[in-house]
Amino acid sequence: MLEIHRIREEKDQIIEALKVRNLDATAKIESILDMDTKWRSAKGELEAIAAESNKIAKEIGQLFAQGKQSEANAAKAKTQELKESEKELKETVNQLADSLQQLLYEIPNVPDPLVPSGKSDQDNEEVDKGGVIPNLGQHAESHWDLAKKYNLIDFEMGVKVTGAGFPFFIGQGARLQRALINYFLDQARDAGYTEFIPPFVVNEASGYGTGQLPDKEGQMYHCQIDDLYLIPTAEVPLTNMYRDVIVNEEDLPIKVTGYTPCFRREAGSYGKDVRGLNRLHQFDKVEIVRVEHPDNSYAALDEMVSYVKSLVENLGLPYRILRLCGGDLGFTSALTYDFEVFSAAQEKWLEVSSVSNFETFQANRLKLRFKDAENRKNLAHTLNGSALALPRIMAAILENNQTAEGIKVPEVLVKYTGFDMIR
RNA sequence: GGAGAAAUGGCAGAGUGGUCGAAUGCGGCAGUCUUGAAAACUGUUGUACCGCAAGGUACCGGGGGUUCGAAUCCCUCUUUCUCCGCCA
Repeated sequence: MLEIHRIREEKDQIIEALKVRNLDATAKIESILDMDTKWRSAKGELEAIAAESNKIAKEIGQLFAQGKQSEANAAKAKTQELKESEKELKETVNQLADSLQQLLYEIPNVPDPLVPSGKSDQDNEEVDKGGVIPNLGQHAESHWDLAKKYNLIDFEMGVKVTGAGFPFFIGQGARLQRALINYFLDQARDAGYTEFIPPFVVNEASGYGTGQLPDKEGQMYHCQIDDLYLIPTAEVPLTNMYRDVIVNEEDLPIKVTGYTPCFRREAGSYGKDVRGLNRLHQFDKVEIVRVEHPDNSYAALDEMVSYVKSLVENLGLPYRILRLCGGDLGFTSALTYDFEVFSAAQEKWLEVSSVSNFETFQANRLKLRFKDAENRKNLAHTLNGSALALPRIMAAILENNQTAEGIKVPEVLVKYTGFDMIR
């Protein structure tokens, strides 16, 4: 959520910057400012009336104390009218505040100047790439065929027990998955991130805090009886730890990591993109989250990008790094880098990580602030990144590393799997 | 799940209808004293919003209500503790 002060002061720049998202926010911004003006003036009136009736109430108290009953009762009658208009005005003020809040929720984050314009993922800007795409020859098998051949993943069993998009991992498949989790967590720890195992369900306030609500209502699984949401990413619980928190400046940066399963309804996704491991309703991910000083957040973003790069390089996967264009940029993000790995049998690039700087957009909703040297409270910056999302990594490993003898396990994982070849 | 108790400022802890944004203690900050430190003493010390300012408003777990007036009374929700039941 953008800060209302900022909208007041930088209206034109914000409207201009939002055009990179192919969004003309002029009307919305205007009505926000209009609503804001009305709200402030109504609130001013309300407070004047409240001040008046507070004053009278105090006087009545004194009159009673002095035993002047009749005068006190006369004063009481005087407040009737005030009470009426106070009630009415309060209603108006609350309504204006609600509408203002609703409108503010609808404005996405202002893109960083680096964000290229563009309509879709076609227009994302490749900023880096590495690794070697293997030449598999004509007998290359897709990961879903390999998963069946080596009995690593059972998609049909998942359909039977739960539904499409909830596979079972089996034997060496399950162990490879667990190895990846442990490898990613150990790497994150070595990079200075503190490990957490957070709750896998969150309340509504947390959904609002990181911006999944109200924007992505319907993409999360919702347990209605308890009004709790299954997390779509560890970002939600990890970042919401800092909701309503004021940290000391010297405690920054805060660097945390956590492994969680992630649950996504993926309403509206059909077709070939959902084949095999490409898109699941439940998947595993290790996430890294940072709370940063505003002066430092872009350096932190770069650091996170090079950290994630080291992971895909260590796994020996061909990758490319994309700077998301305005059309593809997430609602809450100011600047996002996506990582894709090449899955050589499908001959497709698969997104495995998304690293973003949210600047104060989340912090404003979270009321996450830091206290500076002058004891002033300022909104902090939040960032997060996948490091990494597992299923597509597994897909790429299975496909790219297939040989006539079996599937080669990446060297860095061998000490975690306990085997170097899937046969 | 059942019965009971509780939730107050950074912490502890008073406050059961009026001058309470809230006693007191601890902690924090500033000063006096001291070669320095400690101790002692003095002062100061919540947050948010509106306003150029003066000032005003709101906040005693959340929401609603009664009242001229609520930390205090009523309703409701949440959380914590104690006991009982159930359970990995």
